[in-house]
Amino acid sequence: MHRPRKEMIAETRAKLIAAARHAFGTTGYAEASMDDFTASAGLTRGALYHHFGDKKGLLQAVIAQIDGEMAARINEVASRAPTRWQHFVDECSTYIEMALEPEIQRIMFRDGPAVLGDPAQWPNASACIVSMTDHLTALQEEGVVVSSLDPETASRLINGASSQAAQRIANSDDPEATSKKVVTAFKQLLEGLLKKPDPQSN
Amino acid sequence: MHRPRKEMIAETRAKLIAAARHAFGTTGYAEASMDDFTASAGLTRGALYHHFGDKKGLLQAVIAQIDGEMAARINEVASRAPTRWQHFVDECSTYIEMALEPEIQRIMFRDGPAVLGDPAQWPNASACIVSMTDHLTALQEEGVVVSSLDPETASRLINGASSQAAQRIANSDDPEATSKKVVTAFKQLLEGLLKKPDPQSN
DNA sequence: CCTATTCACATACGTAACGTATGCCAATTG
DNA sequence: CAATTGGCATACGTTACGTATGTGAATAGG
Repeated sequence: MHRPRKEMIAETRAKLIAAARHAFGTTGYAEASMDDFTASAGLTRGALYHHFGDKKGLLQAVIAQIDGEMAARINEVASRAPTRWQHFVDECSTYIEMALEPEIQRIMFRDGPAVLGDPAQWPNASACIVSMTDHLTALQEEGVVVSSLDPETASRLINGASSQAAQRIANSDDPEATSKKVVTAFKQLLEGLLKKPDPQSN
Repeated sequence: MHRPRKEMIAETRAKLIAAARHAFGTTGYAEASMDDFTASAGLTRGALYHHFGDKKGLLQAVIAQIDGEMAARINEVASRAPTRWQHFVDECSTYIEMALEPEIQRIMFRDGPAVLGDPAQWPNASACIVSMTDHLTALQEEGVVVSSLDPETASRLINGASSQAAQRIANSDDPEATSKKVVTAFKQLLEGLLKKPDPQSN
């Protein structure tokens, strides 16, 4: 056992992040007591302040973790898709699906922005946006998407719409029916990005 | 003086709402101390709890007020516009412009949703959405907009995109340039809603 | 192998803010 | 003019955050 030290530290960090993630995702950031969820991890706030500085710092760490997972899932879906445009649409759909999960919705789309400000300004997060932006750029070069728009800007707008879409489905009485309506409307909006002459996909 | 009573009460409420609105809009909801901003209105938390029940209740009142103002501004712009489609686009632009104001952005798009949940579920707010939805419905009947989508759903999605658009502009180093890019991308998305001349797609 | 130092984490404390319970005074009602 | 309502302030208890300090184990150095 030459490394029990580093391992213990990593484990402590992981436990804190996991406990906080659960608390933030269910109870919500503001209502989550640091005493409570550190205790649920078998620790105290001392460890928390040592590793993350303050409550916000811990939230940042949680967000970074979730963002990494989201990016991984997006990229996995990305790998299989016939056309690049389809690929792009799939990415958006996956994004909406992920946003349906209460934990992601709460932390990434509600409490996160409220506590840390505009997600576009987050240092570590939004790997998904990067991916979407890249694909939009490629689609422009291929002449599939109109060239007049800024890829990252478009990605962010679509992102905002996705988040709304997810919330609408998640809060619906009839998620099935709502999902259909939302996805239809969403894809319709995406059509606006296509160059007119030849809308051949989807 | 048969009404000094009612007037005083209304004035107290108005003062509390105004003070809270300022505090929430600048300091932010979570960081705004009730003791502080009630004192700045020459009152105490006693009045606040009497009229609004709790901090959330006050936030709701503030939101209702802002929402009313936003709806009024939207409707005013609405009154002058050559075509209904242009009217609709103007509405969206106005929405983005309003979202540029820090107070509106902070209260309506960040703290509001974080504290009170999905804006779509707010009882009193979102008069703007109603307006946009109505116009979309009319546009569908006129055959300008594709008939396959649900108007309110579309309005919400556009709303989400608008909020992103505004944040992007507001946080930009170069608001002028960013604004151009964002509005271009935004209008491009809206194009997706239009019925296309050629009958092949959709 | 022994000592010194680092550092991960816990404990203890001060402070600020929220919500409730209570009290008071002015205005309305009869 | 007496009684009562209710608008608002005051006082209090509770909770949660952040800091300052302490401790013990693991590493580093000789």
